[in-house]
Amino acid sequence: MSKDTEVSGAQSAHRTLELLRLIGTHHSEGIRLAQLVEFTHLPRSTAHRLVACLIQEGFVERDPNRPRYRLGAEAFQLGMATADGAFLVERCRPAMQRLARATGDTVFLIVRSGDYALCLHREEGSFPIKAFVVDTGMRRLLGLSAVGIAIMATLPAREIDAIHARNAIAYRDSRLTLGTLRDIVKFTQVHGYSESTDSRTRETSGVGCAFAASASMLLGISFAAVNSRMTTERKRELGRLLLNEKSLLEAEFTGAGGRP
Amino acid sequence: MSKDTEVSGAQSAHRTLELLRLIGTHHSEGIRLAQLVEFTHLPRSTAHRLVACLIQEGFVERDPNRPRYRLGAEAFQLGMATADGAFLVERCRPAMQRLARATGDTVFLIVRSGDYALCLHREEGSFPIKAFVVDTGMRRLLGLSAVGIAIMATLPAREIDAIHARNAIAYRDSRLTLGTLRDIVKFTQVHGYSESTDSRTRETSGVGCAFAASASMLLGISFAAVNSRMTTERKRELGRLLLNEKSLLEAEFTGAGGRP
DNA sequence: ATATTTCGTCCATATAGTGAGACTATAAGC
DNA sequence: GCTTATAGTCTCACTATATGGACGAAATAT
Repeated sequence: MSKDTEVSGAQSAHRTLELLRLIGTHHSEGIRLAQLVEFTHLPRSTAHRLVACLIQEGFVERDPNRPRYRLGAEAFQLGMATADGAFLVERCRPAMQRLARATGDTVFLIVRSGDYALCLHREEGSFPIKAFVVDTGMRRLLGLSAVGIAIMATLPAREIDAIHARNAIAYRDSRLTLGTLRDIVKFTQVHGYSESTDSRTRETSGVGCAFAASASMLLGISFAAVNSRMTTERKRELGRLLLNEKSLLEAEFTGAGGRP
Repeated sequence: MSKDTEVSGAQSAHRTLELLRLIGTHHSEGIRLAQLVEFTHLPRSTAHRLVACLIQEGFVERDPNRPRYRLGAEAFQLGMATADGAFLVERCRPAMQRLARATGDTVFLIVRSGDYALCLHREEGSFPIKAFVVDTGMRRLLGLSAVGIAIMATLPAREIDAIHARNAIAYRDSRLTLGTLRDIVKFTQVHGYSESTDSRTRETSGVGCAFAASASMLLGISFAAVNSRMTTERKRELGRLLLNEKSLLEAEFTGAGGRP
């Protein structure tokens, strides 16, 4: 239930994994030893020793030219092994099926991947007009879909700004100014769920929410349907259903992992 | 140059990562504590403690019903960060460009992903008739392409059989019997490179090779071209070029990772 | 259901990891 | 090119961590 309850007798394992995660979250730019020390509060010599081990094991590599660390081949292999996210789908499917059955609409499972939202799974509803807004395996820029907004709403303000800046062109094409983005993010933070209409696929609307499934993973679930099914009233109802399942999933992810 | 030179003062980091890698290579079926002990030769209690830490950190999870371990959310996140394999492409591109320039044909960078070969990058040759047999991001079953064969040729015989068995239907559709597969694998093991013709895209042929880029990663590079450019003579020449670059890459991957 | 294997947990003790600091080598800034 | 700031290396007293045997609790097998 708490964050800093370490498994006793595994200090260096804990530290090693902490470093690995940290290097992972800075993979694209690379991270320096000084920053690792700053974030982990480890003594420099210890951080360096552990990073040396991570390198030797192939999980991390050093930029050939400059002292920057990033993930290596073994980390990539872990990704290959889990690439389809089947273990996530497995856990979330019951909730998704409940939602799809209760509403008749299509339900999506989304994971944050950098500046993008990646669709891991789609659970069809029974309503004959299906809104297959995204397909399993597709990526969409954060903020351009209901879940994309919900995911952003969990991030600190300066990160939202950074994402908007990095993808300025794409947002301009979608006519999404930083101001508007901040507004819809605000709405999401207040209500707990996000709404979007016509953000990409015409004639469809979405309702989504997001939550932290682990220290560095943001998951989202959302509904999509044709506009005619998405009255203000109904969107509120769908939001309520999402929030309910979200809290169940949140508990399962943070609580579980382990012990019988 | 040696395999068991540990970074001094990082025994448990080393062990933790060894366990993580091992759990990763058995992600789909899940792995038991006893097997972890068997492979790592760690004392049971130590292995158990380290796995508990991996679980607590979210890199590993325990099957809710049975005592089997598999990768968890944090491992998945490492994969997200490295998903495009840009760091691999970056390293291999010089070699790929040399090959493409020298021959005019298209060169592919492939990584093994379970029973599949995943294309990470494609370097175009100058010859006007391009053979874009696969696209970046596409997966093809091992054994059904030149690199796919080359990758299999690096695996132990029983694993080849297992892959053939697991994908019996697909191989039947491609009219590839276990006997034929063994033969072309044998050819590859003898010559160091593999050849394939018409295995999927009509009128094209390929020449490929594969090597271990880290403890658990197999990389492949290959040529593809229209049959008219692929005489027996020329395939031999392309194979020779591949083997040359392969040894350079092998050295870079196993040697590097670190120290200035 | 019962037997048998494996898992998860607990210790006292031997062992391996830690961290401070001093120093050199290597990048980054000017 | 020179200067300053990091990164990388070493050593050693101190201490956190690994060990392995034993036991109850689960999980499989019979």
